[in-house]
Order: sequence, then structure tokens, then C-alpha cells
Amino acid sequence: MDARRNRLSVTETRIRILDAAQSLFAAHGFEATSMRMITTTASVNLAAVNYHFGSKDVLVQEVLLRGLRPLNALRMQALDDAEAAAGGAPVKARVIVECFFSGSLALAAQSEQGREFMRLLGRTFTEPSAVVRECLATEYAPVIGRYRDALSRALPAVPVEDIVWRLHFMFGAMSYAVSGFDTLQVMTGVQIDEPDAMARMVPRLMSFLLGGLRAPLPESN
Amino acid sequence: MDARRNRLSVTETRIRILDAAQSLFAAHGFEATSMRMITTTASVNLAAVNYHFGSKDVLVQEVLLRGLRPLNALRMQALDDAEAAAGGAPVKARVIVECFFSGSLALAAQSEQGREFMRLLGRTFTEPSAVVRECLATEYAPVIGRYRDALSRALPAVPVEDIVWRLHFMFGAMSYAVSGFDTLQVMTGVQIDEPDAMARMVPRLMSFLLGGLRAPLPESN
DNA sequence: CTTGTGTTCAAACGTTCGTTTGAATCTAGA
DNA sequence: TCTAGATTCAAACGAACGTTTGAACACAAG
Repeated sequence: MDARRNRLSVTETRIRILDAAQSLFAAHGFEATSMRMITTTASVNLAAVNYHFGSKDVLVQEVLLRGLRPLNALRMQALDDAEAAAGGAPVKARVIVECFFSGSLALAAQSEQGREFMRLLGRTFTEPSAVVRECLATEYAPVIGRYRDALSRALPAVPVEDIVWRLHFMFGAMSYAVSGFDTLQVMTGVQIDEPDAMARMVPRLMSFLLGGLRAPLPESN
Repeated sequence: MDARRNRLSVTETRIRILDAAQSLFAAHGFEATSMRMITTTASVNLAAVNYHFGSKDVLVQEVLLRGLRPLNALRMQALDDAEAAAGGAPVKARVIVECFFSGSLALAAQSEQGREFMRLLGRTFTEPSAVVRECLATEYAPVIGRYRDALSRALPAVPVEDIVWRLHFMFGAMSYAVSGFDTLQVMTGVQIDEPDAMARMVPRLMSFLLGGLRAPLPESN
């Protein structure tokens, strides 16, 4: 089998590149990560990325899609299940938020690679690169739509427009919370080095987000 | 005076560079903005940045400090005033949040340059660059400390550790809200092109943040 | 063994980056 | 008016970037 060959199989080379790229992207960002850093970390030749993926942009896309597609599939499924369990009644806001996070948590809990991707996801939202934005827009659009509708049913007093705004704020708090651990440390002096930092953060984040979602509307004047 | 000279005065050249850099940094990010873009936009020679500032990193710092120092001074002053007005009593959480935003709003309201800087600020938090992080840490540390203490007095039921977490989430929602207009558009299909988008967003953001700040704590098990 | 296809490799490509240089130019003070 | 210092300018520097090239290599099929 593959183990006998001293040359790596095709799929193995691709995976090594994807893994190295994901790790470096999460640590340094997309632009700041060079092809040479990626190929050196992956222990493959410099030309391998262009041979297997065509360009750096395509590699970025494939790294994002590899993590994002199963994650968003989990999020859709979780909401489907919750709505089925509720019968015809609207799903409670707290449950909806939990649905959104359960996928991330599962992914982050099961492997260091999962945690790495979550850190990477935090970066993507503020990334100026056009290819990243386009990728996110395509992948997130249906999920956002689904959750917007569910939240709109759960919080009938909140106009859809405000639901969208609050979803936007939620994404901000979320991506920042995931990607900005070191910023938090440096700004506050708090140390968050424990490996279970994510698990300790998520319930706090969920309380915060739920509080924001259910906040009274600003007086419209 | 200066108007008679066909050569720019020293301070004018510096200001032209700072303005052009701020505008381009806000639009494309720090790394993606080249010296040639800056000097072309400012209509000065390529070598001018290195002559007047020493390096691109120093220019980045000076752009940040020029906007951040007066902004944070306003924030400190606003909280001082609120505490003085409250006598010995703790300032209400809603007022504290308003203090934090009043400075940003004043800056954003009075000039396009102010709005530009707010957009730039949104980028900074997720910027991987070491020089940016260091600059933010130094400038924000005392402000964060002050607001943390004030919030801790306003919300005695919330442990200081959770106050810090929620401040962190606040920063995320805030920076994302300011910098991620186009992301919001692209993800939701909502159009936010009006010039008063900032003014329409802030009350919504404040409601959201206050709701998050005052949310019930997660059940500690 | 030979052939053909897919993969790896070292080397170089052209471009752009931030920075430096040394001469030209302007300004202020003696 | 002349000179010393500050500023601008065109040009080039070395380094790093993403990408391309063509030969070398591995391996399965005939």
C-alpha cells in the first residue's frame, strides 16, 4: 500500500498542503502566509501547490470550503432537528443560538485541527481579500437566511431588519471572541492559555448573545 | 505665507501622507497598502515617507495614534464627567456604554476623515501585524481598565471576570459592525449605502450591547 | 523490459515590495 | 549675496512574492 512507497500518494500530498495552509493561515493570515512557508511546513516542493491547486487563491478557497461546508451542514441539520422537535411551534431563541454553536463546538472539541479552523474562521470576516469574501458569501448566505427566519419566528416583537442587524452583531462578537484571544490577553492582562478556553468561553458568549438578541428595541423617534 | 511657496511646508507634507495613508489603510488594510499607493495618492515623492517617518511601520503607528489618542481621551473624559455627575453612586450601565460611544460618534459625525478612521479602527483588531497590536494594547489598556471598573460597579452581580469577557464581546460586535458593512450586505442582501448608516446603526448596536452586558450569567456547574 | 502518464524537483521567471542613495532644489540666516 | 541645512527628486537596491519551466523520477500497464 501507500506505506511501502517512498513517494507520497496524490491525496496525501494534497492533504498535507491543506493542513499546513490552514495552520499557517490561522496563525498569520492569508496574505502574510507565503507559498514557501506552506510548502516548507508541508514538506513538499514549492511547485506542488500550483500543480495540485492551480494557484494560491484556489488553495485559500479549498481550505475554507473544506472546513466550512461540513460546519454549515451541521448548523442546518441542527436547526432542522430543533424545528421538527418543536412541531409547528416556533423554536426558542436560546435553542436557535445553541444550534448555531453546537456545530462549532463539536468541530472544535474533536481535534486540534478543528480548533485551528475556528480560529481561521474568525480571521476571514475582516479579511479584505475578494476571494475570501466571495467564498464566505456563497457559503453563509443560505445559513444566515435560515437562522434569520427562525429567529424572526422566535422573536415576533423584533422587526426583521433588526434581526438582521443583531445577527450581524452576533457574528462580530463571535468571530472576535474566537480569533482574538491574544488581543483580549494583551488588552486586559487576563491570561487565557488553558486548553479548555473555548469550552469556558462558549457559555459566556451564548449568554451575551442571547441578551443582545432579546434586548429591548431602541426607542424609535 | 505657505500659500506663496510652490513647495509644500514640512507639516503639510506630513499631513498629506497621514491623510492618504489613513484613507488607503481603511480601504485596503495595512499590508495591502503599498508605499507607492500612499505617496501617489498624497502627491509626494516615494522617498518622502521614509524621510519624514523613518519606515512604513512608524507611519502605521502615527496614523493610529493620531486618531486613537483624542478618541480615547474623549472616552476617558466622558466617563469622568458621568462619574462626577453621579456623585458617589455607581454610573448606570447604559450611561457607561453611551460614554464609550459618544466619542466615536462625535468623531464620525464631524468629518469624513473621522468616519474613515472609525472604519480603520474596525480593521485593526483582527490585524495580524505586531506593530498594530502593540500600538492598540498600549493605547487601549488604561481605557479598558477604567471602563471595566465602572461596569463592575454598575453590575455588582456580574463577576469581574465576566465583565472582562463581555467587554471583549462588545469590542467584537463593535469593530465588526463598523468595519463589516459590506460583509453584512453580501451575507444578507441588505443594502446599507446611505450616508447616515452609522447614525442608524449605533442605537441598535447600543441596545444589543446593553442586552448582552446585562444578560443573566450562564448557570455555573 | 519498455512505454506512457502522473508527480516531484531545482531553478529561474518577472513583478512588486520597502528602503536607500546622491544629486538637485529650495529656504532661512549671516 | 552667499552659504549651510533641510527637503524633494529620479533612480536603483536587494529581498520576497506567486508562478512557470523542463528535466528527473516513480509506477502501472502492455
